[in-house]
Amino acid sequence: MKKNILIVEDHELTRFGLKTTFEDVDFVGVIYEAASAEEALEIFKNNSIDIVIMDLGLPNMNGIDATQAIHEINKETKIIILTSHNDEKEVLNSLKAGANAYCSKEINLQRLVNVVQSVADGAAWFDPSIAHIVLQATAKSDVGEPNTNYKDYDLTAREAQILKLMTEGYSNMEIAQHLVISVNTTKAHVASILQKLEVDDRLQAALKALKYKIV
Amino acid sequence: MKKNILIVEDHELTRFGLKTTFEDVDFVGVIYEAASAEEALEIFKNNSIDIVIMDLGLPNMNGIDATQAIHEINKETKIIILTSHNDEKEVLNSLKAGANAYCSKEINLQRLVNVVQSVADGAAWFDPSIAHIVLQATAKSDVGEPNTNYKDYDLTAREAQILKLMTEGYSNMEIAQHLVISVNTTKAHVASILQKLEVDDRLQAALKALKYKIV
DNA sequence: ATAATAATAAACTATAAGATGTAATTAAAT
DNA sequence: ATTTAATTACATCTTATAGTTTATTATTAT
Repeated sequence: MKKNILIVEDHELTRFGLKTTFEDVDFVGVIYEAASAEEALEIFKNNSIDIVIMDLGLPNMNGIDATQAIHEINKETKIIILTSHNDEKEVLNSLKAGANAYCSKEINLQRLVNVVQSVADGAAWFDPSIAHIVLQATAKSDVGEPNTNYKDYDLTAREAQILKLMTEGYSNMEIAQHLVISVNTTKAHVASILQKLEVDDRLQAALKALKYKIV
Repeated sequence: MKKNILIVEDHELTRFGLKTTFEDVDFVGVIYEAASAEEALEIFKNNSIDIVIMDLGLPNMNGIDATQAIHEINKETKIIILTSHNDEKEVLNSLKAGANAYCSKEINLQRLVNVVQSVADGAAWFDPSIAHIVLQATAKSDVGEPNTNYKDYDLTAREAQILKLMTEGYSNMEIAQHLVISVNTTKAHVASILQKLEVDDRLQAALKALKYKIV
């Protein structure tokens, strides 16, 4: 199964280097070249392309927008960012846009070929210069902790409902109107919530609710 | 610069296969072997190890805990998870624990060698079977929006400081004590904060501060 | 110098919040 | 069928907590 590659890179020299590198690789089929994002989209729409190697610093439409556009057309296409930019924002925005790998231009060519091949198979790869950004971002991702860590404070349905509204910043009056009950009732519920959550006031209740993903 | 590798794997067969694979690789120095997490930690503490290849399904202490323990001892050590588990929780918890790469045991040996080498250089690599988990997690990561999207409400340093304390659920009295100023002063600052954030009360202020990552 | 901004504070007000007790309604248990 | 417990609901009360306003001093910029 040969893979067709689209190289998006405005500098002819680099483009030529890339093309030459991949020409001799056995898993590579047709190699397309684009010097701008616009050209890349045109080529992408009219050909069957498996892998895109994308520079970020392009004239007019930038590489991140191009990545997003391509990703929206075909989510199966693997997009490899190849750039010298390496700040956190660029990296994460690329990934948000749909990139599967992020390479520095300093990369060794043989390694680049390996990366392209494994990314074509579905892997994700991140350059040493930015790997920490990705690792930190995933480490921060909130899986496993939603609620499970702490007790769920057996609130009644109504209490949970009111707590939810509290986390949205509503006053007792507003909550009462929302639920079409008296303010007094709302207050009673709130009092009960405060007790159950073992906090002093509604602010702390709301914060705790958000922190532990109650509601 | 040769790299020393520690293989942590309870099945002798797999361990032997790994060892044999890496024995002939030129960037590899000494290869250590452990059949359990406990043994691995023992070896790790007493030797200079650059790369750990870690199985997740170990007896007693599991691979994730072992990863965490090793990472805490030396954050420079690169840890490659090699496993057949591939559910989201395992993957993300591994990365939280400090892993740098995640491989399936179905991986082609030559590719594994490439992965180990590039991870040794600082790269991050994720197997096709779980790459989407990592990519989604990073895509969700909230970078780019912290503050930048919205105005930063030019709070003064003091105001920001007080807002921070508000987001931790402190009352005006408590804030005053913390900062060793009068409650009245605190109130004045709070009033100013409410105005600048265009909200009605401290609850809303705290919520907004958290949402937009002010403070 | 002068103006503007920030930090501090006191006095004032009020209302919104929270505490407490109780009644009506529903569900579970015997 | 009857009791018990739990949930929802409401009113009254009190106060202290929050927020407003105005003012003084200190710092910084023009």
